[in-house]
Parts: sequence; C-alpha cells; structure tokens
Amino acid sequence: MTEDGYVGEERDRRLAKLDALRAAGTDPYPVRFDRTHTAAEIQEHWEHVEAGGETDDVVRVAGRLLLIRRQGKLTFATLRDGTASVQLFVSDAVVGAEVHQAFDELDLGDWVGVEGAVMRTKRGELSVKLRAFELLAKALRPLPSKWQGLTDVDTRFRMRYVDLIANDDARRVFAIRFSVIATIRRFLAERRYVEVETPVLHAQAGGGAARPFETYHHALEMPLSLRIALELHLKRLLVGGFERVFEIGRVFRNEGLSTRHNPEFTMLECYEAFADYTDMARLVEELVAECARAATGSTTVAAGDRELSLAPPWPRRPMLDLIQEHAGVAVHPSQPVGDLEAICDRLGVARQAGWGPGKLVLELYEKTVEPNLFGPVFVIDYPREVSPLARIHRADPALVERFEPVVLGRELGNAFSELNDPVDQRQRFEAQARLAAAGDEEAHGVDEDYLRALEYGLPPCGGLGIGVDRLVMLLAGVTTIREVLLFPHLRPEAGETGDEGGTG
RNA sequence: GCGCCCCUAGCUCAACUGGCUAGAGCAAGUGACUCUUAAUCACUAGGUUCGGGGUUCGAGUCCCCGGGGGCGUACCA
Repeated sequence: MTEDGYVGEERDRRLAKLDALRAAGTDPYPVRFDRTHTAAEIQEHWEHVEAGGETDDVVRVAGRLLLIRRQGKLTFATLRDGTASVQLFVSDAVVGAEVHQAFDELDLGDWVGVEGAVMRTKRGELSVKLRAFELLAKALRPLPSKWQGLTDVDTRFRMRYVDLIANDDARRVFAIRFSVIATIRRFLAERRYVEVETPVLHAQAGGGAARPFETYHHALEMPLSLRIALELHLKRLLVGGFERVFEIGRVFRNEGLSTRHNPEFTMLECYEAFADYTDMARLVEELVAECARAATGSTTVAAGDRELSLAPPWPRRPMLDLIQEHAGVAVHPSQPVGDLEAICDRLGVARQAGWGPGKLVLELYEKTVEPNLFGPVFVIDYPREVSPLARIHRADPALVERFEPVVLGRELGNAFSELNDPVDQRQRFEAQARLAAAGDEEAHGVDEDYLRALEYGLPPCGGLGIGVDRLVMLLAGVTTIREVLLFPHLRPEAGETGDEGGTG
C-alpha cells in the first residue's frame, strides 16, 4: 500500500517549512504559552465594542488557525480554541511587512498564540489586532474542506481528532456526553451516593446475561473474563456497610456490533440500601430529566418528527398488562409452557425449544410491545425465570420486582428490588448454571463468593443500571452508538499491523 | 453471523448504455488586493478510481476473490 495517510505534496511542503523555521532560529514546537483570555472570554467581555471600535485592552489568546483571508496588506484569520473562535486582524500598518509576511507563512491547522488589542472591524467582527504572534505547533497535514467538513463515516470515527476539528456536530454531541456524566456524578453525590471502582478483571463474569471476553493472566496461570456488569461487586459493598454506592464504568460484551452495540460501553450502576424498585424508578426519572436539563437545557428532546417529554413522573405499566393491551392476549408465567408456546406461534413470535414460560412471556413483550412504546415509561414486574438477581414480587411469586425504563422503543436501563435471600439466590444461580451447561453462552454459573457475601447479610436494597451511551444518544438525538463514543471499535485499517510504509 | 448497498485528488463530489487525455469546488502554489466572514479575481500543479485477478479492441463502469465501511436483521445496554 502507499504510505499510511499519504497526503501528497502538501505534507512535504509543510515539512520543508519546519526546516526553514528551524534554520531561522524558530522552534516550531515551543514549550508553552501564557494566555490571558480564552476566545469565549474575549467574545463576552468585549461584546459592547461597536463596529469600527478600538480598545487598548491587550489580550493573549491561543488556538488553532482555521481560516485565513488574505487581503493585500491586511490579513483576517479565524482562530479557535476550546471555547469559541475569535478573528485575528493583521495589518502591515501595525506589525510591519516582515511580521505580516511571517504570519502569512502559517498554514491552516497550525496552533498559534497571539498578542494584541481587542477591536471590532468596520464590518462588525470582534477581533484581536495582532501585535505579535508565536507558532505553537506546526500542523503537517491539511484540514478537511472548510465548507463540507469531513463526512466519510469511517474516516470520522477512525480519525476522531479530525472529526472534532472539522465538525461542529461532533463537538456538540460530546459536550452532551460530558455533561451527562458530570450530571450523574453530581446528582448522585447530592443524594449521598459514594462513587467506587470495582475490578474489571473477573475470575467469573456475572451480573448480567451476556457472553464475556476471555483473557489470561500469565503469572497466575489462570483464565480471566472482562466484566459484563458491575452489579455483584457493588452489592458486596452493601454487605460491607456502604448504604449508597455507584460506579460509572466500562463493561465488555462479546457480541455482535450494530448501531446500538459496541463491544465496550459505559454503564452506570447504583445501589441503595433500604430502598426498593419503586424508589429506583423515582431516581431514574429524576436523574434522566436532570441530565436532559443540564445537557440540552430542556426536558424535551426531538425524536424524529415528534417531541418527547422526559419530565417526571413517567407511567408505571406492568409487563403483563402491556402484553394484553398490545397483543390482545392474557398471559402469565405461571401458565403451562405449551399454552404460551401456542400463543407465540399464533402471534408469529419466534421461539426456541426449551424456553421456559418466563422466557416466552418476555419474548412476547419484546416482540409485540417494546418497539411500540414511545415512552418514557417504566415497564414493571418481569418473569422470575429471566431475572436471576431480582427479588420475588411481593404480590406474585411468578414475577420479580423489576423494571426497565423504555424510551423510543428501547430500554435505557434495568432495575430491581435486589434479591438478598442467599438460599433463593443459590437456587437461581444453579438454574443459570444448568442453562450454561446446556450451551447458553450468556448464562453463568454459581458465584460462591457472592453467595458467601449474601450469607453475611445484604440489606434490602434497590439497584439500577443505565446504559450511559444510550442515554447520551437519546439526549443528543443521534441514532448510532458510534456517534457518542469518542473512539468506537473499528476493524484495524488495512496494513495497520502489516508491512506499512513500504514506499515511504 | 446473514442480506442489501458504498469506496474516484488532502476534503466534498462528477464522469451517459463499457468509449477521447477521469472533471469540478474547497485545500495547495504563483500573482493582484488595507475591513474580510466559505473573501474575491487570474494562472498553475495535484489521481495506484480500496487491493488483486479476469472478460473485452477498450474497464472508474461488467465478473470473481480479498479489505474497509454503512444500513437492515439477530442478541443486548
């Protein structure tokens, strides 16, 4: 292949400039720059300056050069930092032809630091009237088209740094992401939740239904799995006496990729002693509304051509009622398997041999109800069989106290009144182990240490998991998870691990 | 995994039914220009059409193999 990312003569030209700068005694990569203001601060503090107005207020600002408009003995340039943009006004009359010439040697994409007085041009653009400048870092590669930006999806994700330079929308989406995560931390801290970090490497993956990534510890000579959930360690901490804990952490699931699935993704899980799933539902609706307000300024988000209000309270709807409503059938996980199988077949819901009644009911819900739920809505009370970590429902032993918040036909998370009976938990684990032995790669075995912890006493508690990436997608109005991940998983580029640079 | 679609200059896109030297805008180079805003104007340069093979007088275009990506589907958060 050609040299990776070869960009033609332009790069050679800029490399030659580096040599020329060094020969002239200029370091193209100096060590630091003292700035007095960000671009946003300049825009804000000098907003009052009128068109054509000059000030004696000298500022030092640094950023990347995005546009240059040369106009004879004047040059206008657009400088952008992490906050905003500001125009640079360079005039022979101020700095002399020599400095102006040196400024014009800069290329689009270069990082520069400048010093000058704040002014506003006759045409009304707030500007820094350049007095001196310093190249802070030379860019060797040209920026994408200033007008069309970078649209090739593969390139945008592979070279996210360029995407962030070129596309306002990429920066908007990640600003929402950072705001959501900061809001979660603040929201939970205000409610006396403690943030903890638990292991990523597990001897036994558990806490969810998913196939894990397997790895190997050489010194210990043992296989390890990457975690698929945070749950079991966080509940151990409640045994230890923490009353409210949460973790925002990366979990890993060895499954297919799609617009909604990345092999690693960010999960929030939190657990609260003495609470149940009704408390967690209130927590979720308030948390999501607060994230929406903080990230977008509103609890209303656009959903295609409709508007979706996330303002609490959200309706609570039993799963079995919803199936009755949407599919027109009354089902219950205590019904004989054969009856439920017949219902699935009649409704065209695909099933596999060996599924129990709970799994069949869940499947009916997922196929006939969930895609049609605009939301937000809490779907409550799940079959016991498909919820091995949830407490049996106080009013119906075939169900558990569990809910999923559903928005736009997709679940945002999962929560229960946690199962804290160690004897019941052992039976549930053993049922899972039988599924695993029968070939279910998403079922897991008996976690003896977790059971031992439960035997020391887990207080009654509510637990919650939220897919943070999905929440960000919702608030940012994007439809693929890759848009909300800074570096989504991609196959390696051709030649990336091979004999790259064969011609270079 | 499976199905359908896409890959042309640094970026964004053209190129009829297989037909002349693969074009354009931006970016780049040279020149002009003291209030521009995607500055403008003139000129110049820039291509392994994703890679490999094949069919054909002739392939960006058709066929086969491979690579990467997108969408849908399955599983899930």
